Amino acid sequence: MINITLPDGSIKKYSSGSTPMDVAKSISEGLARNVISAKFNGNTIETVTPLTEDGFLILFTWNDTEGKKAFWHSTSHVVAQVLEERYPGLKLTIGPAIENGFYYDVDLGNNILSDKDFADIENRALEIARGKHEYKMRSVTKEEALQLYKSQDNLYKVELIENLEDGTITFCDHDSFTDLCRGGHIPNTGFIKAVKILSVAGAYWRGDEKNKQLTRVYGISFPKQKDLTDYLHLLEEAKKRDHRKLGKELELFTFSQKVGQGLPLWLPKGAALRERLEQFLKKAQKKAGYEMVVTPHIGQKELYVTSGHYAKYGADSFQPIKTPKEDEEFLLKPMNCPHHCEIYNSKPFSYKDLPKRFAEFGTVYRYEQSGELHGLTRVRGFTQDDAHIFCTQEQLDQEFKNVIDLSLYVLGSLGFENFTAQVSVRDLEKPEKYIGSVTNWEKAENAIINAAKEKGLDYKIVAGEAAFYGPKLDFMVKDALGRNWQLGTIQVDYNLPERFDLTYKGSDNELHRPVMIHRAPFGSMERFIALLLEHTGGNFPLWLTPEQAIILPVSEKHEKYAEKVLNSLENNEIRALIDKRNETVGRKIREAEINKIPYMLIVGETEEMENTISIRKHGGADLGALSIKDFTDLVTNEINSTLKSF
RNA sequence: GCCGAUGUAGCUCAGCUGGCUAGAGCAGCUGAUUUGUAAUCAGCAGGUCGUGGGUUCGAGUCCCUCUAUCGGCUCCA
Repeated sequence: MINITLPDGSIKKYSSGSTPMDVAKSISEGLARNVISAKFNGNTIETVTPLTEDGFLILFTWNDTEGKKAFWHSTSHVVAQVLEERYPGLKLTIGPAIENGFYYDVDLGNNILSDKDFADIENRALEIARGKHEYKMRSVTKEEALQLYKSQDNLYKVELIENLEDGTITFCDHDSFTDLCRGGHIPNTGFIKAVKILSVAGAYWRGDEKNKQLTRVYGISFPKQKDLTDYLHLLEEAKKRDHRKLGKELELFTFSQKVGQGLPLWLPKGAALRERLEQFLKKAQKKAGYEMVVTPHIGQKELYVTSGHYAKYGADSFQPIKTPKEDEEFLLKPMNCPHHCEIYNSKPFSYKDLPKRFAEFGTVYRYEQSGELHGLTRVRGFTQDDAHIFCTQEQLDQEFKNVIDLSLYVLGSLGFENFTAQVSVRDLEKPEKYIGSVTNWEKAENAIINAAKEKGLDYKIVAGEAAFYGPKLDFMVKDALGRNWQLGTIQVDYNLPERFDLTYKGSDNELHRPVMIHRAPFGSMERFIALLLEHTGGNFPLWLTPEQAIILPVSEKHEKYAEKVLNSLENNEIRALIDKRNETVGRKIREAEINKIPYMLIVGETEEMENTISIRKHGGADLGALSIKDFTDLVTNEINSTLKSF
């Protein structure tokens, strides 16, 4: 007999060799019907894996993340089977579950797979699924495994197997399909009732650009057809929050093929909104002891050779600007730090002067690969809400924590709640990607981790995500489709002070090296506004939104009164306009709704007589008639409740 | 940069296997209407079908180049 501990803490006895399915059956028939995966002592296993020792067992259904992973991974096997049928000679590589669905990477040889083939693949996959084929794991020796894939000339699998220990290699079979696989499947293919192939993409083998590009097939599957319908509906809804669509509809920004790709053009409403965001941060920064500086958009090439950026990015950047003078070259600035270092160098500082905090809304230009450009989130010209803090080693911790506070204030004020904090550190296996001494890197990484800990951030450490000159603390936010974007960033840098020979006079009358913090709470104005659009669906907080109210006169007769209302609102710094068009009230309301204007103020006969305005809130709520004073109070209160001061 | 897809009026989209002067709705303009909580009515105007080349008697439709966009990969100072 073995003792099995369940998640509720209960311990039950089973005969050795019992399976998770047996355990499920002993609990309830319903659970047995729904259990699709299990974890035993921390290892993902099958529902039919015999248990031969005491341990901790968790049973998973579709409603668990782990259950979904098993479900989707199992579907990837079925899809791979279809691909193998349709493209004889194809080479299988890997097919994992991902956050929403699964993919399978295959080498199709000279064949091409496109979205026209999806329906056929889906249909055949479902046909196979209906066969209720069991997923059966079996152990093989390394020799056997290698032999199989060598005979198929599949060097990808051979490479995978060569990195595995003999004795740990397993295959998974279902129907006529066999794949190298470590496990984690649902009991049989019959659970899969809906399959959707979502897209096809190129993906480099092992994620390395130097390797061959494979064909990646993305898909998702569900235990009910309705779940798929719902999921597709969800995707449709997400598209409505796409910042590219909203930016166009709300007339915030645009792009022009003539101006160039990745170079946003800010329209009047967008520019004004951006300006309000900048003012918001400037105000907080002033309180936090920052000083504004202004630097040019270009700098001599030598500046970036000094900073080390030229060596790292020079070849892949906008190329140097020539001048009539021979041998003179300027670079469009890809970042503000070198300029700020030279500002620091413009006069000597004593330890009593530090920290110095130089801030600038600096527009920078980076030649991003064409395939990388994405709306406002990845562009070639953008404005960083940049600042560089020059401080002593002793001040570093406190300064860093202050920046965390500022970043949290910014995210909080704009309603970002579901962000994650990521500590981006070196990839220890690729030291060639980084500059600077190991000691400084360790100091910097520890400083960041300590600050994150002390500030109680829920952070995760990700290796290989550091900048080449130093580690960072990044605030990540998801867009409408669940893609992660970096917004705010705080970076510790020991390298630029070194390279620019920055110094301060210490109390010991000796010269010392300051530490530098790079930070941008928004990240960039472009990306921040993009994510804000997707999060709010274009319904910005009242203090930020382009028009706060629109006055809708019922007829021409009431325009005079409307003007009077507008005047009062403007005197109270409320952004409003009058819709004087010769249209019905219904039409005016409809368009104000579409334009996402928070308050609609209807003025007609009654209002004019009683000196009131009838308020309709965006979305339909009727707030009834209010005096102008009551309305301005309402607006002021709403703004004050969302916009706390730093 | 790489893989796959897409590009028709300001916007959203029709245009089957190539065949008469390329269509619709919304927006715009003109006129009528003076309107009470999500579209008043009528008329008018608007397109080198992303660009350049090719195939063909004939190309929005087929082929190629370039370009931009979308979904991924790689990259992200």
